[in-house]
Amino acid sequence: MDESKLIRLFTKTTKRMRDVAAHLLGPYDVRLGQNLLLEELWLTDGLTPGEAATRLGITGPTVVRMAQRMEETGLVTRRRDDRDGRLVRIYLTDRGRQLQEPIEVEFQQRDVRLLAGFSPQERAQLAGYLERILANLDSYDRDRQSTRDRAPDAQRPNRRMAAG
Amino acid sequence: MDESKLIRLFTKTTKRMRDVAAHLLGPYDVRLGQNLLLEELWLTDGLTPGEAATRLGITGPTVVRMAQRMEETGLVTRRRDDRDGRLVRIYLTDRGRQLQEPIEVEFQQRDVRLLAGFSPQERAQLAGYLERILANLDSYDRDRQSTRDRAPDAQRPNRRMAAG
DNA sequence: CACATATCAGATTCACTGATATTT
DNA sequence: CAAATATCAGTGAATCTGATATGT
Repeated sequence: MDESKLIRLFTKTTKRMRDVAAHLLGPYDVRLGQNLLLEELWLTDGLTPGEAATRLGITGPTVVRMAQRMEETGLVTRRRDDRDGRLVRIYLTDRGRQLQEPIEVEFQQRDVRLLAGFSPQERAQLAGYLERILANLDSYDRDRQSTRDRAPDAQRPNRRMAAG
Repeated sequence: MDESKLIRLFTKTTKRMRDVAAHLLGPYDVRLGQNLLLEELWLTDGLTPGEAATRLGITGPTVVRMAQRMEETGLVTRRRDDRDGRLVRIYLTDRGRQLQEPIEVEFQQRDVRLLAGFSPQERAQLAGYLERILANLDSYDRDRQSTRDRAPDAQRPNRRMAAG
């Protein structure tokens, strides 16, 4: 099969998954990117915006904004770090914490549905393919970066913030 | 492998692909969703907003807006249909048409890189997996729709416009 | 003073829903 | 008049880049 067609298939699958996810999250007043930040906080409460940005692969300001909106909807609170006054830490509220279970259940159910009919071997194979694509993407990125003369991004503070 | 982990892997791969695509398109002044509309027009010039919306799986107003922006950047023009005055048709400009080749080449190169090391058999297998996920998504959607009492969407005009 | 970090300001874009206008 | 279609208005959110403020 031709590469482009395969990737287009990939993209289409992706969009459909996103749409489903948006509908699952809607009733909880959680927006599409926000679930990802929530997931990071469920793993590690009290992340700084910089840390979260690095983990999510987005910029610092994007996390700041998102966290502000999520503070308004009561999902998180933000507090200055006691030891290092430059840092802010994002903490789950009770509501944010309590959402973990139902949201994970919903997603789990969705995922089971999505992969219905896949044998363990097939799952492992699919996972392997994805890992390989990801690895290819990494080498692709590296090539593109070293191609760009003087990669002006490298040590700029906002552009992919370095984690604290 | 656990379903959720697999899906998370999927999501991550997706995001990386999107980022790459955005960087490829940037130099041509084409935004991320716009390439999809362009692709449809390269196939079928003169689509109406409604037709495009159906094909892309987005709402009519979203297409209208996007087409307006693309008109400003000189990618398309829009003209009322002669026979049916309710319709508008979106046509590629010369520039929009000329972009087909370079953009397709860039994407083609990217796709080759992404799938480097995949044998024809593996590609076919991956494609098959994606088709199966897509099919699972379809049945999932159908379930969710029939679950929602009185699915208020069904015959509303904007919400997933019916193609002309 | 330099560096790190967060935040603000400003701009685009996508995408949705709910009117409204126009044509058939 | 009803149906189809496009469009407008308004909203919310994700992102980005480029300042700016503050603390170490």
